[in-house]
Amino acid sequence: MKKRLEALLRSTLRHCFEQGALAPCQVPAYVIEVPNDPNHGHFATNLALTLASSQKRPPREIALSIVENLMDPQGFLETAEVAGPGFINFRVAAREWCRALSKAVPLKDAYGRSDTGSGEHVLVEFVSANPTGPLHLGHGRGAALGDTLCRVLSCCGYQVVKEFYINDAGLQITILGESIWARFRQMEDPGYPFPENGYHGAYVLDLAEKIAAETDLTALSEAAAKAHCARRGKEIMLGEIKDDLYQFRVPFDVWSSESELYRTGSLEQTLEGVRGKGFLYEKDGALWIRTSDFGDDKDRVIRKKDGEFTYFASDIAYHLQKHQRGFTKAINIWGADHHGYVPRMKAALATHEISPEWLSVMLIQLVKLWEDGREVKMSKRAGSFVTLQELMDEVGVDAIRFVFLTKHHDSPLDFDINRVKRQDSENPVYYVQYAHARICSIFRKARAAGLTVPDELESLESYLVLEEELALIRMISVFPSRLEDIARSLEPHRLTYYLTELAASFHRYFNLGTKVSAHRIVTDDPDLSRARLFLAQGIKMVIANGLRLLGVSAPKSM
RNA sequence: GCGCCCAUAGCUCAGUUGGAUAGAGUGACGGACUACGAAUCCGUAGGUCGCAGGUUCGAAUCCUGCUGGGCGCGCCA
Repeated sequence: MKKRLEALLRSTLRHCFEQGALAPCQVPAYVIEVPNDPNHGHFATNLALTLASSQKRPPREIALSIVENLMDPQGFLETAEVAGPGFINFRVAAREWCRALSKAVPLKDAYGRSDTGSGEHVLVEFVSANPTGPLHLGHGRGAALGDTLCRVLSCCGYQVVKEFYINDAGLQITILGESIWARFRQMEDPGYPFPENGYHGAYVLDLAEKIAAETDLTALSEAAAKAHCARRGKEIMLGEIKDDLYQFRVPFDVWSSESELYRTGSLEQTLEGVRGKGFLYEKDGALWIRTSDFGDDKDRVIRKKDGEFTYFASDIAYHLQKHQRGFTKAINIWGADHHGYVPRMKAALATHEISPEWLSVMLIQLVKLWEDGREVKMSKRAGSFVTLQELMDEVGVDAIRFVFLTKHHDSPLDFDINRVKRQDSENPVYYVQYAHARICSIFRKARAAGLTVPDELESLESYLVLEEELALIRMISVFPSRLEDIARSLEPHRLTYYLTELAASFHRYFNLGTKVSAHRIVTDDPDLSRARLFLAQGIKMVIANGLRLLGVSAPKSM
């Protein structure tokens, strides 16, 4: 719809220039938007305001010229009025809205798809938790955000790869092994010392029991036993992480491993590439990279005095490889506490002439958990945290995923477990799901009354005439462009707001029928009922498609 | 000390990327089912968009400075 209006305005401007109604000029950037006040019509444009300076005429006068010369031979528009300081407000003919609905509904699951991202090949890396413990709430937020973003991107025609980077090399895994070993020894000798920086969670004891049951650790040297605990502990934890994510409906395409970068030698190889460009140097017995040449505060160590590579080294290698793999864009979802790493990562990429735009880092703020009116402090090291698994058992995947996307990712999120657990209107997910279930229920009623729910229907304009009905159609029709906005802005939370608004409009519409029986969807008039059922079909379709993108179920009854 | 992020109704947060009279949810109060699902709807109340300047036709949105909060500044990951 907006695109048709845009084309109409283009030809109108051309006409104005030819007729001399406006002085020929470069058309400045202007916007066509959906006003938030319905009195301002279906669409509004600031075109005349932006033309004012180059035309050297008052904006309202320009707007009037445009309206008078409108090129609308087919009667697409019902009204076009100059308003305020020079806005032009448009109302599109009801017939056009009804046609849009007729075209949308037969698309079913495909409604919302577009090709705006065609040609783009995007790698989205998210969660990427260390396999040293179970996933917790913060990981869940990243998983919900990343997965929904990927679903929306795919829907908009982007080619997307979902990737999990496993930090399975280095010190943390060693500490995990030592922690498991210590718990194992403590079974016999309660006084056996626990490592200073060890993992204190109860799951470490479970790991110790499990590993001891499958392998006789006492037959190994202490060093070998610790190494075994580290390797097996990592495997088991990774398995649990994968299970959790599967249950959370977050299927990854690629599991990328840090230790593989070491094993295959590709880390060294990639760093040689950086060296070849002249951005590495030795100082104080360590190897440094000149990130300060590209806006970082200072240079960074990538190989320590003791010969070990830093975490940053493998991260550089990993990201350069992402680029080599041919992606046109990379998106990382990181905890906000890592924001300091963004400049250095971009600087490292810049050593290979990779634009900072190529990598988008989405920083997610912390999740604060509240239970019984108190904040539950979480610490992985201290072993006190609520796992994603526990939360899924208690609350359910639908509610968790939805709630995680009710706020901008850059805004801290308070997760009130008592509230999310409640299966009532306190919980926003049920509001949307209920609208879907309610429509399904109406369909059952309609079929029982001998009516069919049409999948295709035209000539709706003589039946769908209520302001509420046209508002619903308009809301349905913006769904594809709303998804495009989300893909462009990387802000999936807009989807929950959109769906909540759509559900609200439907509930409001439904309630008209409780006052005036003529406004019910199923009425005595079969033709009218069919048209209204068709509209309901469209609403149901958009809710179902939207919820699918959120990874939330669309129940037929509740 | 330096850097990034945030500040909007009592509370939790949106705000279409610079548009018109700033909106939802929740809490408070008052209403609507013998009729398609009341997990719903309608109404009332609630605001100096942290403060002060600046940019322009126009600012919650962009720039500067302040105040208050979160996070980060390691040869840890």
